[in-house]
Amino acid sequence: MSTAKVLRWERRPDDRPQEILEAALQVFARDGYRNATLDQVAEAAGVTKGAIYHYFDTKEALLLGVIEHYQKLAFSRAELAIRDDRLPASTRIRLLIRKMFSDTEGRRDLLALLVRGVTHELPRVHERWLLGPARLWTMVARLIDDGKKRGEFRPDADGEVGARVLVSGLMLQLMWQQHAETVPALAMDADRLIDSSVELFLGSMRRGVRVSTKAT
Amino acid sequence: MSTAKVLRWERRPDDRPQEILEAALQVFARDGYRNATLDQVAEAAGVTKGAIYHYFDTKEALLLGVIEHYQKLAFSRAELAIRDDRLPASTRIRLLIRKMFSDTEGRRDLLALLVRGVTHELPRVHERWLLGPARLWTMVARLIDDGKKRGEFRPDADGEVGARVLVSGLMLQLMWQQHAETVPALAMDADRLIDSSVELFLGSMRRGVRVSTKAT
Amino acid sequence: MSTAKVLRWERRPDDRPQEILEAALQVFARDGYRNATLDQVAEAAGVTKGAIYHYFDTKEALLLGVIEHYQKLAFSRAELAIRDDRLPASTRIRLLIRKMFSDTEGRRDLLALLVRGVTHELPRVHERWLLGPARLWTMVARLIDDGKKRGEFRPDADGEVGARVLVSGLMLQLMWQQHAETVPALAMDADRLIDSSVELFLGSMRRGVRVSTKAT
Amino acid sequence: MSTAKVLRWERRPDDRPQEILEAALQVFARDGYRNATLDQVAEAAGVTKGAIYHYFDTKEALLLGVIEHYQKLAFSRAELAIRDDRLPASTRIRLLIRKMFSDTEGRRDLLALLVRGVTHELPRVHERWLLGPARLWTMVARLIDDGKKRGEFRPDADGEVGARVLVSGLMLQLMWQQHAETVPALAMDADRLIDSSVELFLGSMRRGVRVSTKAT
DNA sequence: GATGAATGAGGGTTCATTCAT
DNA sequence: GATGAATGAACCCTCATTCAT
Repeated sequence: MSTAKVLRWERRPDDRPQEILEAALQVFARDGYRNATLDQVAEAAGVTKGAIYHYFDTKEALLLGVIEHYQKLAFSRAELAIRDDRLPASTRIRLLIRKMFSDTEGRRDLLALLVRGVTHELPRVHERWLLGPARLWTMVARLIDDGKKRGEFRPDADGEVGARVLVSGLMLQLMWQQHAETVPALAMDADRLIDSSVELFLGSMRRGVRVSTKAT
Repeated sequence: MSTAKVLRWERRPDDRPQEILEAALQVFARDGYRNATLDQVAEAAGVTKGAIYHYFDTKEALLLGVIEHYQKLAFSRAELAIRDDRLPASTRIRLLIRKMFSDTEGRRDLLALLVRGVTHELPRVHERWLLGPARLWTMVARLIDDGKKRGEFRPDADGEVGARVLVSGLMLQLMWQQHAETVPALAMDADRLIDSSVELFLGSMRRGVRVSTKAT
Repeated sequence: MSTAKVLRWERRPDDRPQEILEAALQVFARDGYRNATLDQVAEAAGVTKGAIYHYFDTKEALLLGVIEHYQKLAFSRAELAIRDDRLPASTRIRLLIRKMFSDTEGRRDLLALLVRGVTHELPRVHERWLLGPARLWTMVARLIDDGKKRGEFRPDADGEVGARVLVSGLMLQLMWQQHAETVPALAMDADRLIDSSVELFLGSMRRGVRVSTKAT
Repeated sequence: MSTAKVLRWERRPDDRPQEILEAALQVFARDGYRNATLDQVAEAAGVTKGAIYHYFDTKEALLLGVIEHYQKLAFSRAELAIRDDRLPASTRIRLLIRKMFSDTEGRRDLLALLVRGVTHELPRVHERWLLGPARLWTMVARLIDDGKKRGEFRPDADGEVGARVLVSGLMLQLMWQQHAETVPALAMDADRLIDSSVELFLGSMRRGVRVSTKAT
């Protein structure tokens, strides 16, 4: 104080929003949006609560910022992973799913944001978030269509539904692995979960499979 | 009932806990556990807040009561649906899944309780709830094993993983249908969702399907 | 119900108020008036909460009942203890103090009722209770006057003040012995406390003691 | 202060904890800990309820803060009052007792904190508070020992018990003077109470007094 | 007389948001 | 830009009291 300047280590203010988003992601994912307090986020970001309000109008806006930032990142990587359209559709699907669920970064970005507890409190934000999963299964569904054109898959396979259930099921299963220690019935090796489900899915799309339609 | 009178002060007190559980289910499902207030539950049940405390020690105990009551109901119906073990495994799986997801009662009991927002706040309760879904996919996995013994399914099919992804995926997809109006990308006919995913699942288990194991 | 009469063991209703008073004394002394709930009192008395309201209009009235009942009892015994006015005043004081503080019954009746927490909440009741201690030190003061007339005590001794401090000091010290285990600094043998303080008090009243009046 | 302005929003924030402690002391002493609400304390301190939680984690912590703050103050003054050890022990005892009970400040600090109603609810806090009175009578007992060594007091006098009863008795009597108006039997001039009891106490310690030990 | 389910007001605690510095 | 003290609304839980049976 009296000794004039106590320099803080130079940190470009430009980094602040990024740092806050990163901190918010961690805290929201760990404690849930509703339970996380802005004080926790502030502490994790190394700033004070008030500082957050320079960059985000409300707690809700912060969450929205986190969602948009990390979904954008995740889908950049996703598009990159399936860029090569000379590969068989099944290969591209494997690459895509693994990029999103196997890869640590990808999984965090997408899963951590399954911000539970937001559904009812901030329906708009939740719906904005849902565009992420929807976009992912749409990508998968398009690859299926592509594979049908190439003769890789049965023309009558319901890729739309398959893609949805595959993506949703994997998300939930992987999220629940957090509780594997306390609920042993839940435990399942993550790689087996991902690989087996993709192969089962691809198998069900492939030619040579008869799928009965007779209701029971 | 038989006396036709349903004036509030004539309701049999024996019904109270039931009525409160029913009201709590509605309110928790609509607003989420965290956002729902006991006043809302009380109002929905036609009693005052204090009355709830005659039957449940805390808000958490009330949630636990709801979960145990409705999971018990749901699984009674489920066991009944697959009672006849002379039927082919595939048929029993269809019956089971439809009972749990197609049937209004079953779906409500299981899905409404995907009590979001509880994960971080009441991990114990959440883990208790998870036993429900786990039990369901375990039932499916056992039917797969059964089908393998009868020669209905490929011996090498990963029924364990398939059952998990099927059940989880359907839960999440059906839950998200609540947002179908505001997020059109989400919309999907519930019956198609259920029927198609079950058939794809059964198709992937059935003999004659080759599932590649080659990693990409 | 339908099976006609389920006899309760015959307990004359006349005993009820007594039993409730006894239970209330125990519970109020143990938990404090404010913290004690009527449910606790009811349980201790072996009746239901509603039953209490047959005999006492309010919780406050119950406390008042307890106070009046037990102070009456205590003073009956006290009067009896000092009935013989041929004894020296000092002897009668010893008898009185020991009756009230040494005797288990007496101590309970008086001390247990130092119902803390009532001061501010029910000033009227508290003031009613205060008549007990006041009556006790007035009895002591009268015995001092008696002793003065007989030449046992110095005529200029301030028996009024001495009696007050003796009675109040003993009450508080004995009450605090409840905390002797957790606060060792408080511990003091109850008999020594009573006997020593009475003797010191009598010593200070007795002839031959010069008490300086010079202020410092 | 120096700037003469005392507008609320200009008070130095540093004063807040002090102001809150002061307000809490007043309110707790007036209404009792249990009955006092944080809103009352907040209003008395000129802040809102939430502000209290910046400085004290719980209502209990606030009470503890009040106790520790004011007991520290009171004993600073007490130590000062008996600093001069060349004075006779009797004189130092007079000074000590008057400092603690006669002096408005001293009395408030010690007496106001006889926080009734806390005994059962917060035993730990109550026991912490009891260290205050215990420390006071220990100081008196040490002065007695000192006086015995100097030949001022009888070697066989039970100073330990005498000090306890003097301190406890004065506390209770002075506290009860609050009710002197409504319960005339209680009324007693405070100075006479203090002075007379100290002199009686000193008289009972002094040489030349025979204290009988014969039980009756 | 007795029961115990139901009431409803009240208080401690949390935390997003504001704003003087 | 940044701070953090202060605000104030909201909610869970308690419990004396009532009253239909």
